[in-house]
Amino acid sequence: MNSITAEVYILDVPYSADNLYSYHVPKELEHVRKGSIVEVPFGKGNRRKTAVVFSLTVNDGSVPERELKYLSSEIGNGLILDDEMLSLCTFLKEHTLCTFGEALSAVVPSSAFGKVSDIYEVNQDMDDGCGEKLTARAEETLELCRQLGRFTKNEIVSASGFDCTRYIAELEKKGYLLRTADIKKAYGSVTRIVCDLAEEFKTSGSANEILARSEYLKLRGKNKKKVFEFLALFGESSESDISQNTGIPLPACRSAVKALAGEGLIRLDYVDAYRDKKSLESYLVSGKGQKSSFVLSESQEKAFDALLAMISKDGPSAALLHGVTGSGKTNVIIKLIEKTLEMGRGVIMLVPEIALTPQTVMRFAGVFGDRIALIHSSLSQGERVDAWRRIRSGKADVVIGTRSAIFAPVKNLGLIVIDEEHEHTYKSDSNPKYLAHEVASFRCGENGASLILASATPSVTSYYKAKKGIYSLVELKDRYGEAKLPDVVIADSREDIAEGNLSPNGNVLAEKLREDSAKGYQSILFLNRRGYNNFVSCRNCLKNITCPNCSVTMKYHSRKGRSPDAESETPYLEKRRNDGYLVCHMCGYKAPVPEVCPSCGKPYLMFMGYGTQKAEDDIINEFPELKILRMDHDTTSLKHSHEEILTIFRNGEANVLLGTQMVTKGHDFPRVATVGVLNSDMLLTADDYRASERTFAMLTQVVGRAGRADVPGVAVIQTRNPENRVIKLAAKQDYVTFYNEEIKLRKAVVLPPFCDIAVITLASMDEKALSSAIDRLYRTIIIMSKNSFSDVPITMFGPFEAPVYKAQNVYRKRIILKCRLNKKCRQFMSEIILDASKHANDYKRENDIDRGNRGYKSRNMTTVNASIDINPNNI
DNA sequence: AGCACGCCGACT
DNA sequence: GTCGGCGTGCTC
Repeated sequence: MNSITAEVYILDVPYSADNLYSYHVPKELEHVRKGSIVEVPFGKGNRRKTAVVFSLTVNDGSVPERELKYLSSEIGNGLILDDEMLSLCTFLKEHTLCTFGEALSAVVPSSAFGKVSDIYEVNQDMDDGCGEKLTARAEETLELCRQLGRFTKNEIVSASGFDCTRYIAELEKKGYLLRTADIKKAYGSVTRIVCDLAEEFKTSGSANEILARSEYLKLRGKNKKKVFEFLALFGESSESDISQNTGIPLPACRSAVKALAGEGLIRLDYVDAYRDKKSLESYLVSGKGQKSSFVLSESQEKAFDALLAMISKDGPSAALLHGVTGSGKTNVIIKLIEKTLEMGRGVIMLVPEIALTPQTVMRFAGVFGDRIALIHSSLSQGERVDAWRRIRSGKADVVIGTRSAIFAPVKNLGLIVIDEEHEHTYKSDSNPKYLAHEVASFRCGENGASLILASATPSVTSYYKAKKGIYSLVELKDRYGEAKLPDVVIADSREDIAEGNLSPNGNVLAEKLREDSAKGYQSILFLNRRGYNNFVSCRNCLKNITCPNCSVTMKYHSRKGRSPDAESETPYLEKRRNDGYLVCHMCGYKAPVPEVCPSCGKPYLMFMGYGTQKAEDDIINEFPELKILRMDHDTTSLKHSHEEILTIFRNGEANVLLGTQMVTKGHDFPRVATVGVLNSDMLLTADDYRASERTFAMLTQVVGRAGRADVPGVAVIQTRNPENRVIKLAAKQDYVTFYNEEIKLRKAVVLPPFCDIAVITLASMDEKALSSAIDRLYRTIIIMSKNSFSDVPITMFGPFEAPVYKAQNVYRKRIILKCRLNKKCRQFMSEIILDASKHANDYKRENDIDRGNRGYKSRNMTTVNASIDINPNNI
């Protein structure tokens, strides 16, 4: 008799167990196919697991049958993964060293099919007396089970406070507990609650004054007091932020917040967590007025012809479209997409961030209408599945989206465009840690499609590939229409300092701001750092105040509506204490400014470095007549969206738009004359080898913001290094010279594109366990590279502490490998990561001392976690 | 990673 | 007897 065997990948297993497993296909499941989602029993306890059928084989009896378990059921809601999805998962697993399940979570929206897990229930038939007798602990566990009703293993473990797993097993065996299947469903939209003190308190002065009022003193309930206190100290906050900082669990926090609101002491705002999302419909409406037909300029026409020739050929191909800022790359791309659609093929167009490029999306919406599907991180699970289904069914054949849209199941894929291809957002930094370009190449190969990378400042790696002939290079050298490159002034901020001008905007820029407002123009200021002061330093012991959970300095943030630098009778430190507080940008920990230095006890605290809040404060103090809009993480994360702020600015309701990265993205403001970079030195000091590349791209982009329409534009770059090559070349927008110099450097010291870089990180809450584990790993890598991988050339660096050694109380050390990626090398990396996770906790065995009263869960404290990132964003 | 299983010492 | 800590090895 013939029988069928299914080879499956099981979701939710660790990398070390992520293999193909074989199961018998029972008669009633003979309809399962390659790509079906199934439930399987797994492990000694036959836990329910979700799995994907990767292949099916028919045994004709010639091979002796193995003892196999049987598939339990099919659970995919009819979903069957097609061959391309499966091969994409395999590709990701091999190239980024993630599990098949992690890969699948990127390729298919997680809520497209249900996932099973075990859930326990008390067996009602086992009423008192009839079962076997139980020990005290087992009785206690059973009692807990009765209280919980239906629960997962995790729920009861965290509710019990002791290791109840062994009793759960016992209770199940004796029949007191039943184990059933639970199929998780997708969840819908989310609203967040933003809290703030009621108006009457906000006018009543400093935090101390508020906390001296009777309303607070009379408050009953510990949590309510804590929440009120937190809001008095730190101002407007989201519920989760309050919960995290006060240590009150979220549900308890929620009821405290509700109670306070009921008493009228605080005010609540219900905010859509995805408010940065504009629906496709609204883009379609606002895109209606857009011209769908336009004429290409002569140089655009040339680029178009070259690219059209490429996409018209059979088989995969790739090109780099290098066009200076304002050259109208988008026009060329739109025409190419039209041509691709005419050929009956689908298109994926990647953009760095939808919320920041609404105008680009609007143009596409105007031309392609409802053939478009939008994919980005602010979609709810439901919307994501809807978009995914529309694409899969062929109803949408132009996909516009951020990184994850590269997996869109477009039918008959013919063209992939990656716009602003140098942007770092195209590399994922959580599993699967893929680079969109690589996935794009793979998909183009599979589908015989074309890839176009577009940028004014290509990444050095991409340009190198173009030079090498791996991509064809297409250039657009002229600015479109009448637009001219703006004049660029490099302002030496040392001169301002010499004159005693210590404000973030120097004399040159101050003059420009005045001019612009006088002429009715607008200005944009870019400063790549948020907060007020970057760190707080003690003049006596020279130490900086750092976060208790992370090894980074605490940033000083001003409170809403306060001006720490305004003239005042109040002494410096006291004014700072009243007007602001400290925040850790790593973990979100907040604290009031201490009265004295925490390490030496002297009251000589100095507030150093500046961010967008201080720049705003300084400009307000210097130019009270100007209306300033600040756009950074702090102004956009609570209640306001990027879109709101941009609209206000576009409507001319402010003179100056000041902010971080987000002000530099591709929006056109016709009235903007001056664009200023407040401190470009900050960009240069990044410790990554791509610092120059990023600075060049950043500055070029900012400069390109100026002088787009009929307003004469000027860009001012403030720096203490006016002679710096990168700054000078960016001012001239001379990419090619920049590239030529940079590639020489890269070659000389062997950096990408002349090698690949793998970063292996070990993390643990226990510093000693971490050190021991990383030293062991270091020795293992040496041994492996001498023996089974002697043919894989690598250079090892480290072990080092990670750039931020401690983050949220977890210490991290890393080893960096320079290598050349190929199959054997990836296999080596895989062995390394397997070995690292297998032996990561050997320290406990070697060093079996100090086993004091660490108590239950001590395991989690010493456990070491291993991960790998190939060619990561930050080194 | 879970998980089962089994050993050991402590407590009573 | 019980209880809980800890090591070991496996997952079709």
